[in-house]
Amino acid sequence: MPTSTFFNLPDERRDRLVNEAIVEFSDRSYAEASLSQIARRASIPKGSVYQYFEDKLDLYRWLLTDEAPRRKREFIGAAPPEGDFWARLETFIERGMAFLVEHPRLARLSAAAATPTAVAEVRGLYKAICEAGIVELRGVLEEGARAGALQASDLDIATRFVATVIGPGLTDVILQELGAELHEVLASDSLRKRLNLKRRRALSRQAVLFIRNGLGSERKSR
Amino acid sequence: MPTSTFFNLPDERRDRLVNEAIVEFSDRSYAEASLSQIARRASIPKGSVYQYFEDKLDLYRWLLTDEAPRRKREFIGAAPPEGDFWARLETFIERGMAFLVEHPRLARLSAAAATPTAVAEVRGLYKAICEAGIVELRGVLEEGARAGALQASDLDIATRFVATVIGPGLTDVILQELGAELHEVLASDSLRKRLNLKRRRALSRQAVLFIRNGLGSERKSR
DNA sequence: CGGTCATATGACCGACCGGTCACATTGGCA
DNA sequence: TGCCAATGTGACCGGTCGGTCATATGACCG
Repeated sequence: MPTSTFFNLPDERRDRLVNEAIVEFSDRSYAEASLSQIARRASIPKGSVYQYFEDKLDLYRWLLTDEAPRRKREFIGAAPPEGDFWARLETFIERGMAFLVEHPRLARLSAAAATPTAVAEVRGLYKAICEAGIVELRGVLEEGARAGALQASDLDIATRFVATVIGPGLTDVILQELGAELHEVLASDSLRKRLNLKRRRALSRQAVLFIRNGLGSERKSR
Repeated sequence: MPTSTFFNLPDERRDRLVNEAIVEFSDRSYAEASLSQIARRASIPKGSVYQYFEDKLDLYRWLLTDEAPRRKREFIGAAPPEGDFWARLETFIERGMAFLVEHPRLARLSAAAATPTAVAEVRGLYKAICEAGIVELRGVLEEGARAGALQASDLDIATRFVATVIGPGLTDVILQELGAELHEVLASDSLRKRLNLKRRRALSRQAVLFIRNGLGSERKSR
C-alpha cells in the first residue's frame, strides 16, 4: 500500500509517477521493469519513490489490484442488461475490447496475469486477479444457465474455457487482424483506431457464435 | 546455433548443461533466467558455456526452437489417424496433455510463448512458435472441414479460438483440477500422476464437446 | 526569529548479471 | 618426445538493479 504521503502529493506529480509506472510495467515483464527507469522518466528521485511505496512490488501490486481495476470500472461503467443472455454476453465482450482500445496499457497490465514468473508473490497476485475475473464471468454464465440459454455439464470448466476464448483467444484474433504485435498496438493510436465499434461488434459476435454453437456442423443431439 | 564444440561434448556433460538450462528457463522468465546459475548448477564454468553458445539468447533459442520440438516429436510419435474427425481431435489433445504430464518443463517452455517481454528478439521467437502451432492446428481443422465434420465462417479465427481452448484454456482447467499452481506441478511427480490416462481422456472429451457444440442449449439453426 | 517535523534528494551500497579474456590443460600428430 | 591447435577455466569488467541513508529543504508554529 502506498503511504499517505503519496496520496497527498500534488496531482501533477502523482500522475507523472503513475503514468510512467503504467508505461514501464505494461511493456516490460515485472522482472524486467525497472524502478530506476520509472523514477528517471517521471523526473522523480528514486529516494522519493521509496517514500511513497515500500518497494517495487508494493507499487506493482497497487497498480494491478487498485488503480487498474478502478480505472476499468470507471470506463466500463454500469452495463445495463439488455436483450437476451447471448446479446448481453456480446455486449460484455465488446466493452472489454473497447477498454483495450482506449486503455491498452491498462488492459495489458491485467492480461499479464497469465505470465509465469519466479517471484512467488507476483504469481499470487496474478492468480488472485485471474480468479476474480473467473468469478465475475461465472456469475454471468450462471445467470445464462438459470435463464436456460446455456447448458454445461460442468460450469466451472465451461467458465474457464469461455474465459480463455474471450481473453487470450480474442486478443490473438485481434492481433492477427491488425497484423501487428502487442507492443506495436500499445504504441500506435492509429492501429487501435482500426478496431472501431463496428469491427468490435463483428468480432464479439464471432466469439459468441463460437461459444454458443461451437464448430460442429451436425445438429445438436439432445 | 550452438558451436560444433557443443555437439562434440561428452554426452554426460552436454546433458547436464541442457537439463539445467531446461530447469532454469522453465521456472523463470527469460529475463529472470540466469546463465550464471545454469552454469553453476551444471558445474560447468561460465566461460565454457560461452564456447558452446554465442550468448544467453542463442542457448534459449536453440532450446525453444530445436531441442524442445525435437523431444516433443519424439514423444508424440506418429499419430495414427483413427476414428472420425472429432475422435482424432480428442486424441490429439490427449497426447498434448500426456506430454505435459511426462515432460512438464518442456511443455512449460513452449507455453511461455505467450509471455510478453521487452526483448524484441524473444518476442519474435515466441511469435514464430505460436504461428507454427496455429498452422499445424489449422491443418487439422481444414481436414475436418473437408470431411464436413465442422463448419466455420472464418477458419482462421476459428483456429485461434480452438488453439486457446486446448492450450491455455485446458491448462487452466487442469491447474484448477489439481488445485495447484504451475510451479508446483512442475516440481511434483505425484501431482502430475493424478492426471492419468482416464482423467486426460475425460478432460479432452470435455474440451472437444465445448469446441464442437458450444454451450448454447437450443438446437442449431442453420 | 528559531525550532521541529514531514518530506525531498541523490550519492552510495552490495548483489548479480551477461559477457570477455589471458592463461592453463589436453590430446593428437610429427 | 615436443609442438600446436582446440578446448577449458575462472577472475574480471562495466553496467544495472533494488534499496538505503545522511543531509537538505521548506512549511508551520511558538
